[in-house]
Amino acid sequence: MKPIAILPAICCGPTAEPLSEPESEELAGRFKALADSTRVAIVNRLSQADEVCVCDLNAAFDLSQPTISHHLKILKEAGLVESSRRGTWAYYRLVPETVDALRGALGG
Amino acid sequence: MKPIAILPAICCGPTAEPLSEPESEELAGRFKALADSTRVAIVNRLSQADEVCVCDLNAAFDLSQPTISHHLKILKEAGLVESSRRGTWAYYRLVPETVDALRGALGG
DNA sequence: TCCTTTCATCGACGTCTTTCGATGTAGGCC
DNA sequence: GGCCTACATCGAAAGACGTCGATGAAAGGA
Repeated sequence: MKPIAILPAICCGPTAEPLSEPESEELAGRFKALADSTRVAIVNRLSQADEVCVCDLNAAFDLSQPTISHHLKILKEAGLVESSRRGTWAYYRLVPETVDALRGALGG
Repeated sequence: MKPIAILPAICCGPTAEPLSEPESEELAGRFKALADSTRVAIVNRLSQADEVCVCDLNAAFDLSQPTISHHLKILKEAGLVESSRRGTWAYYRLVPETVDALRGALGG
């Protein structure tokens, strides 16, 4: 899945276009990345700062470190999040374009 | 899950509030309803008409009738869709308030 | 160099999902 | 009543998902 893409509108109103099957799958893939309460909470945290250290996320959730890493990978593969390493630490931040595109799919 | 509710914002920008765990779960539950390409396509179809007969949905997808019924049930439980029976036929339509709320969670 | 810290990956386990055929239910028609 | 159609529900099978402990990789300090 491409990190950033203009997503077709899933709905609403008379301007909605019929979705092709690949388009439906791409949209569903993005929504699937948000279909877990931990990932929703991670996105929420990322939205409150420019970037967040993984160490802070590990401390914030009552889950193992591999589990947090797993969720971050899913968000990254969905293009909702990007990361960079500085020294020993990894920092994650939202990709606003992808979030905007998802919102647009719900009828901007 | 309530059919219609004002969902908290998952993101974006400085106005985002920290989500409680129940709020994260409710949001994730709604997104989960859209985390399947068939359900995305169903919502897309519903958005192009006031209401759609289940028989049309059965004809439109290469899936069994019980499978379509199953997806409609999931969308209904998520509050994204509502239905009514007229005679032998069942008609489904979008619940715009829920869709709007989901969009708002992505940063209205 | 060796050890520690930070994060990612691997392998495994239990659970949830998607899908189907079979069956149940309810309405309309003869 | 008897039958057909439209839709929902049930039960089962296959696959996907979330979670963890163990391990791997890379950076920094003593």
